[in-house]
Amino acid sequence: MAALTFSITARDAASKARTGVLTTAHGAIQTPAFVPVGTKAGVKGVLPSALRALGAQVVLANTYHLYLQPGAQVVQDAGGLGAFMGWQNEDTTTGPTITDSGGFQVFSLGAGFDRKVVRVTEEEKDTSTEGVSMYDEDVQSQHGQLAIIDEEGVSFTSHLDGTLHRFTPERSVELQHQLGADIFFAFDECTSQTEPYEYQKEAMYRTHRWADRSLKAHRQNIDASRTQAIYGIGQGGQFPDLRRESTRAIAEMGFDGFGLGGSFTKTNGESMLPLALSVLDELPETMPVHGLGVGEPGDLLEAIAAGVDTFDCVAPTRLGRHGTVYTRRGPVHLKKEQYCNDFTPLSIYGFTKSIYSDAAGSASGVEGFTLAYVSHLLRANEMLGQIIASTHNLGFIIGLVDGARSAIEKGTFASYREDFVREYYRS
RNA sequence: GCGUCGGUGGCAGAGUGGUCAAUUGCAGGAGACUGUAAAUCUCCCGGACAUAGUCCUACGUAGGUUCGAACCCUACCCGGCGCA
Repeated sequence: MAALTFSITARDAASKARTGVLTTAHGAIQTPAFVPVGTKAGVKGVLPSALRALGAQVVLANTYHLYLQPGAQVVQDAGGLGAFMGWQNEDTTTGPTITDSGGFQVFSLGAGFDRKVVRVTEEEKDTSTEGVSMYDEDVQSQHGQLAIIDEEGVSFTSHLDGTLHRFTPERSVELQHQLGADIFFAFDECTSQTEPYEYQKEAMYRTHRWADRSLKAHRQNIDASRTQAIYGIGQGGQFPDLRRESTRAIAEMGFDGFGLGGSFTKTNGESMLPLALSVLDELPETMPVHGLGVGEPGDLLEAIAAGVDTFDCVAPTRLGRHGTVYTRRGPVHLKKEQYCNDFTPLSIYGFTKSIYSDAAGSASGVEGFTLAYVSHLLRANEMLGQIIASTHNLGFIIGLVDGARSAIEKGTFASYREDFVREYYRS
């Protein structure tokens, strides 16, 4: 039996949205599904039991972080990522997990800014030429780290202790085998949307070569291939021809699924998500698609309409920790003065009904708190405030995606999306 | 009562003749956050015009010295500590 099967169970008439079942070695995932991010094998501020209660079916962790701490061996010795973090299905068997390859860190560790970094002395600065970037002083003072990319892989210094490390596609796959997630990603280079065409092209081809090497490394491990599935990641940045070429190239390699790569954060108000979605017709229809880092509510619905099946994003927990909660009427920053005395229940703010079910709300323990109370906790720096906000946000996003799934099944996806977007982005 | 140290913006606490409307932290206000180096980051935070800039009032109170004082001198008020 294949490590992963995907069967489409319903299709939307007016869009490419579909529902399906992803069957992994640790259980089934009803799609579309939102995947909470627990980078270091822990979703920040939210217990697995609460995630489960909110309807989460699978969680995602990161290879780079777990490799540095506590080490992939520890996770393997624990019985794999799901067992290590106590992530369980309803029947208490270990649940499905995903790992990211560490490719995003190539971008976030500073490579996106300092691709061609060289250290230069004061005198050399004057004679340096274009194409050789200065070491970015802001990045240096903030992080003191850098990553350098070459054809074989990426060298980087640990953000924990400054030690030098190296990832190659083969190494990333090996580590992900040790981590043991049901689905993992090929090692890629995530680029910034601001990169020029030539660089995007160069990085894209390198990512394709790395994808090929990742896939080969995986197939060479027979045991792992039987239980773990690998997704290839398409890149191409903000350029239509590259994006299309990348999607096609990855599609032809024979991966178990496709990861929509890149950084979809808005740059100058522009997101390249629509473009990335527009070329998904290059994929076999039955190939499951994962939206990496797609989590903005409108983006989720847009991606679902384009046929994307799973998503992960740090936004719900990060925003929650930072004091912002999702509501049907848009995000609300609870630390604002105006919420100090607002005793509306958080879960139904501005509405008579929560986006997540009463059962999910009460089982996760997040229902019933007022804006004023959570606002106070956040202001007082009580961790419970962050816990409640993070849990609520995850419930909101999972509920939004679950709602889309039901709507697709019922044939009401178009109005579901329209209604939500109208309210959420009303201003 | 005597001695001594100290009184600075909401709080804590720098500054000790001009470069001070006054470093910094906290608190407060606003904003950001999309495969988590993020319980983080950015901006504002005496007043008035409300950006820049300009002006005004400010470093316990009242005087004084000086071209110029949060900073030096005198008195007073208040607080900590020590001795009675």
